[in-house]
Formats: sequence, C-alpha cells, structure tokens
Amino acid sequence: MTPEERGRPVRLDRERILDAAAEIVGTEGLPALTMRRIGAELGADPTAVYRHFRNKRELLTELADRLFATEPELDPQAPWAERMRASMWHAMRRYRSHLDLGLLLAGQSDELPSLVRIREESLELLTEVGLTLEQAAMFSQVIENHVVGCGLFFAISGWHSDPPHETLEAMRRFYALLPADVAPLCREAAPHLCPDPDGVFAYTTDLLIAAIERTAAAAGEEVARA
Amino acid sequence: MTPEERGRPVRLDRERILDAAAEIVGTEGLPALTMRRIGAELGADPTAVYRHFRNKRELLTELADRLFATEPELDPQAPWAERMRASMWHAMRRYRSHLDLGLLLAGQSDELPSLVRIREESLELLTEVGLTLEQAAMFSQVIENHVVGCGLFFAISGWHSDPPHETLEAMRRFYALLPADVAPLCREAAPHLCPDPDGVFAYTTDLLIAAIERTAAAAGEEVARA
DNA sequence: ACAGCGCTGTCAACGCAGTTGACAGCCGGG
DNA sequence: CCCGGCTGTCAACTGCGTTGACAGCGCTGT
Repeated sequence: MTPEERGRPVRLDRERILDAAAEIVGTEGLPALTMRRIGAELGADPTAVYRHFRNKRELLTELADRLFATEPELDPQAPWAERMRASMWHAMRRYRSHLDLGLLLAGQSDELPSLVRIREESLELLTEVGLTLEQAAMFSQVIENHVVGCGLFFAISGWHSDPPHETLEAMRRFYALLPADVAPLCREAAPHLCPDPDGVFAYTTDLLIAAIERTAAAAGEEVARA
Repeated sequence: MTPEERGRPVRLDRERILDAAAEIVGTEGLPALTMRRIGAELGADPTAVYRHFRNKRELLTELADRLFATEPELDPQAPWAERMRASMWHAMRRYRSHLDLGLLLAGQSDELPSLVRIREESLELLTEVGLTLEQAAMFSQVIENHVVGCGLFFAISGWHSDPPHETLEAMRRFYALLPADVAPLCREAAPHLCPDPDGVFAYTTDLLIAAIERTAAAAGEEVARA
C-alpha cells in the first residue's frame, strides 16, 4: 500500500531484488514469481526492476545461478567412492529443490558460473580416480543425465520438500484399481510401483560408481602392462 | 479472416481441435499453442474451444496423451536385450520430441492412459526376463528416470529435431575459452565435453540392461538352488 | 556553491495471455 | 410447430511482461 517505508522512495539494487525473488520462489514457488509480485515484495513499483535487469529472463538467470551455487562438503579423507556418492547426492538435491528454475534457464543455455563450477568439480573427481579426460567428460554427462532425471521426479510434481509419501501412496492406489484387462501387471505390481525415489537414486548411483571404478581399473591395467 | 468456410459457421469437436493443436505444436512448438492461435487455425472464435474443453489444461492433458501414444515395433523374435534396448530408445525419442508437453502435464500428475500403457509394457519386458514384480517395478522406475534425464537434454534446448551438432560445438568453444585459474579441467577437456547425447544414452542404456540381466540371473540361480 | 545531467523510481499504457458471461442461431424432440 | 439446449460469437475482465514519458535525488565539474 505504501510505496515508501519512512517517507522516502525505496532504493533498490540487484542484490535486494534477487533476495526478494529468492524469498518468493522459496515460499510460493516459481509461478508466483512475477514482476508485479517482486515489486510488491519490495514495496516499490514493479517497473523499477527494469532499471536493474534488462528483462525477466536476465533476472531468472541470475537467480538460478545464485540458487545453484551451493557446494557439497566433501571430507577429503574419505575414500573416493564415498566422495563421489556424496557429490552426486548433493547435485541431485540441488536439482530437486530448483529444477523448475534450472529447466527455464537451461532452456536458453546461458552458461552460468555455478554450472561451470559443478562441471569442474565433477571432472576433478572423475580424473582423480584414474579416468582420462575423454572418459571423464563422458561420465560427467552420464552423471548429469542421471541426476537430472531423478531430480525431475520431484520438481515435476511440485514437491519441493522431501518425501511425498502420501502422493506415492495415492498413485499406487490408482494403479491397483486399473481394470485387469488393460494393465494386469500394473495392477498386480501396484504395491511396488512408484518406489521410494531416494532408493531408486541410490541404486543407480551405486551402479554408475561401480562402472566408473571398473573403467578406471581397466585403464590402469593397460598403463601397468605397458 | 473469414470465420466460415462456405457461409456456414464452423463446426468443432474435440477431435478437430486436438488435430489443430497437434499441428501447431508440431510446426511451431508448445509456446505457440495459445487458445487464440487454435481458434485461428480452425477459422473459429478462440472461445469456441471452451465448449469442448473445460480449460487449456484439460486440452493439454488430452493432447499429451495423444502425442505419447506411439508404440515401438518390437520384433518378438529378437533376443530380449535387443527388444529392451529398442523399447528404451523408443521411449527416449518420445520424450525427446515432446518433453515440454510431458513436463507440463506430469506437473499436475494426471494419470494418462498412454503413460499407463508405457509402464505396463515396461513391466512386461522386465518380468519376461525373470525379475520379480518388485524388482521389475524398481527397474521400471530406474529406466524412466534414465530416459527422462536423457530426453531432457534435447527438449531443454528447444531442439525438437535430431542432432544439434553446431550447438554442442559452440558450448565446447565456450569451455575452451574459460580462464585456466577458474576451470582448468573444463578448459582442458573442452574438446570432449558435451559428448554426443545419443552416445551417452547408448552407454547408460547398455549399463542398465547388463544390470537387469545380472539381477535376473541371480534370481534364477536362487530358484534353481532351492 | 551551484548548474546540469544522469541514475532511478513512478505512472499510464500497450499487446497478448486465459477465461467468463451475455447473446444468437441451429438443431432435434415432444 | 414450437421450444430448449448445444455451440459459435462478441465484448470484456484480469493479469502478465514490457515500454516510454515524467519527476526527483544526488553526484560532478567548474
């Protein structure tokens, strides 16, 4: 209602705007993030934002970069597989929280600093275990697909929070009620369908880690033989 | 310009509307699919659509169901691994073409007939090779995550068509130009980064198939021992 | 110290989106 | 034959991103 706090027009900068945007996305989700809503959050005119960002896309890009810039804490003492696993889990959780944002920005494929940082760390881990740069680049992509695919399942359904046990249960009930002549296996397997997403992620993650270690060992043997 | 073809107001039904919508999405992409655009395509008033669909979401849901309802042709003579591979490739291509749609609708998690059909076929293949229903349910999810994750990489960038060789090359050039003190590995591995998406998919696909066969064999041994 | 200019917030408005309610014409059933 | 409902049309509402004109604050150069 009041465009000013204490008789003075509000003073904005990119930082304050991004703070407000992050607050809105965090509490109300991405669809609620409109220019007008940001203006309201700041107690300023919506169009004031355009003095600091060219357009909404630029704002979203910068916001995404900020939200993706969290680093996993890896214990450098831990064995390699442990660190790899922790890194992948961290990446998955990051996507899980903000995949809608990630999708929007990746859509225009701006190369964000935070994404570069993620790729760099991925390559560090993969080369450390003995992969060539070419192999590391390949597995880095395999991992990213894996992480995105799993993170998607959360973001897709709007579950920003952790385990939507009730939703999964509702889906299982749906499968259980399918007519037997249409989807007999779905009906029969209903109690096991929509398995715990974390469990699925854990399984595939370990599968990939094992494949990486196997590849690294094979490369190592070749080197030793020569 | 003329709302009628031969002096008569146009006559619509769900089928004709969905045809028009599919045509628009196919040629101009999902963002171009507006109610007004559909009306124009049909030579009718945009609001006429609301006589046949409650709102745009209902239309999108039905459209997605139609676009996802393509079946892979599997040679029943072929060995199991071959059929599994073909099925996964088909699924990936399906997502690749229409992932934007898939995301939008899965967002509201309507259970579409075509998605049920896909799950049913997945379970058929997985139980055929010897998995229990529980294992099959689990791997079915693993496969879906894998397929979505890879399909995403295409849809994300708006490449509905096949191989965006030039785009990948541009990204590699970007990585090559990074300052060495920020991302030395990205810089060094640049020529190998952004590997061919089909190659990445093929690798992970074979990895999963091998894991499934191993699991099935282990289960078979247990049965044989008992 | 003061004139001037640019940065930045405000206001009104545009175009386009989805959607609604009132109206009108066509159709089929009693 | 008439009436009621289905369905296309029209005008309009709300909300979105965005633009251009305007106004005030504050910094700079002389």
